[in-house]
Amino acid sequence: MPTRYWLMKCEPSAYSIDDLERDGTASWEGVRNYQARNFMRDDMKVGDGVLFYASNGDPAGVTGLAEVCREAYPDHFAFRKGHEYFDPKSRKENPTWFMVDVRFVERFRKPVTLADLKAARGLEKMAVLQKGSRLSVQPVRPDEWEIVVSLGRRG
DNA sequence: GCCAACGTTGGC
DNA sequence: GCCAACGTTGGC
Repeated sequence: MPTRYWLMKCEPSAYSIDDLERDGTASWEGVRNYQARNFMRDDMKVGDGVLFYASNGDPAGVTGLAEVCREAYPDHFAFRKGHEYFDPKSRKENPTWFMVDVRFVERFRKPVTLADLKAARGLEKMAVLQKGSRLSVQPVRPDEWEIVVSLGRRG
């Protein structure tokens, strides 16, 4: 199975690429969307590439790269009553929500902004650019990955 | 802060 | 199973 690529969104006020660079690794808890969960639980493998996307950023865009370093395990924050990620539907015996861990790889010198992505040839079909797309975990095609990485490493 | 687009919930 | 109401996301 060749390496797969993903885009994962996070608001920079919650967690940024700088935080990930400082911490080295991070758990990706709090995903509460079934499609996004399925990608994490069923498809993400150790070593997969991750475009770290700052949503609601200033501006929004890809700020760097990470890689999956631990495959899906139950999001235990869902069990914690009173926690912002608590979900009474999720049981320890049969968890609803899962998370992965990611490791810092690279911080882009300049973020690849949404405008950059929209302007780039070859990214027209990228999920994050589709109208109304809100998925916080999305697959990325290898050719899209190459384009975004080369944009991130430019000048 | 606004608001459009989306996902989920719940009454029927 | 339908669909209106509601809450959330995320660009601007």
